[in-house]
Amino acid sequence: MPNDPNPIPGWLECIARSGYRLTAPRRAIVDIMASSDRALEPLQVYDLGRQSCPGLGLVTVYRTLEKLEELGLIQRVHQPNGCHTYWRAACGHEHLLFCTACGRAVHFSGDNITPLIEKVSNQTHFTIQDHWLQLFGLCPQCQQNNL
Amino acid sequence: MPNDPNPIPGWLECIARSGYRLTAPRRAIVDIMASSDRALEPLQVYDLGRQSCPGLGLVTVYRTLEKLEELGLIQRVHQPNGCHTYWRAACGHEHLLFCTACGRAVHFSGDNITPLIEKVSNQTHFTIQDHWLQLFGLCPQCQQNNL
DNA sequence: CCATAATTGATAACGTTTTTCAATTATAAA
DNA sequence: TTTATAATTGAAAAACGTTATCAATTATGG
Ligand SMILES: [Mn+2]
Ligand SMILES: [Mn+2]
Ligand SMILES: [Zn+2]
Ligand SMILES: [Zn+2]
Repeated sequence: MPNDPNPIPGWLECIARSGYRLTAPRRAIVDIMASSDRALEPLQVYDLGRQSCPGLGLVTVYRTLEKLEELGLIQRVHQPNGCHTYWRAACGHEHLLFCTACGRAVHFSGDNITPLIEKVSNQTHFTIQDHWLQLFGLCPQCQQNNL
Repeated sequence: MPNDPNPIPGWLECIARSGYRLTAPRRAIVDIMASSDRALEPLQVYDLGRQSCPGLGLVTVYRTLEKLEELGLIQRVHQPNGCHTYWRAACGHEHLLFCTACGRAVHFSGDNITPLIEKVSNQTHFTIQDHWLQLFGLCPQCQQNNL
């Protein structure tokens, strides 16, 4: 399912299979989160969502984002200037690369920090269970705009 | 200055040299932040600070943490369950390893992700300017306690 | 010691997130 | 198709972490 051109049916199925109901607000939020090319804050999801689901409430956005995160479909994104955004979750072992100018995000894979983890574990006597790696930069479009 | 057994004088000098005044609240907060072995939230700094500086206000904690971060003496720490804590800043190019049980933190160095950055940059056409790396695990003490 | 501007703590304001609750609605059973 | 049920909803209020305001205090240099 990596780079699925239309992940929305899969997300809806995941929601239903988990025993949650498929409602208009949830469909609207899934549409937005599954297809956005950048990380979004709850208020942005709310504004976008009201275009297709006019009565949508902000509280429902928070609740739905929480559920999508719990189902592993989206993940919270941490940035130097705040940690209030969400983006679709990685498939397998991938990390995030962000454009600091526009928020556009991509996943990448291929980090090999196992030797480093081994070394740090030996030096510190910590058991290391997880790691975060994030790259920050400028996307091609924003490089153009900053010329 | 790495692993300075007593970094407090250096922090105070840094504050004074930057044109800021040395006050009792600031000394109390510097004492706490320079010697803590774990990341602390503002409210924790406040509670600890009032032990040696009874009149200390929470607002002063926020203002002082902001200043220490601006001076590069402390840094905000991002964790899966919140990004409200601060810890002393790294010396040079270092990253953080956290105990998920007790919050104890250590710096480590020696990551070499330059080849990865090169590869991802070529694949994505992003210009990559910065990176975050954090390791999560269990410190020796917490491994003992969980036996 | 004095003059001055920086700093302080109390208070109020702020924006984000969570809780509460009655009304609505998706779903499965009849 | 209808009905019963519990899940879900949006509005309102509350809670939370953080920031702005302001008069009183205090560190600093002269
Ligand atoms: Mn990795
Ligand atoms: Mn590095
Ligand atoms: Zn961009
Ligand atoms: Zn620990």
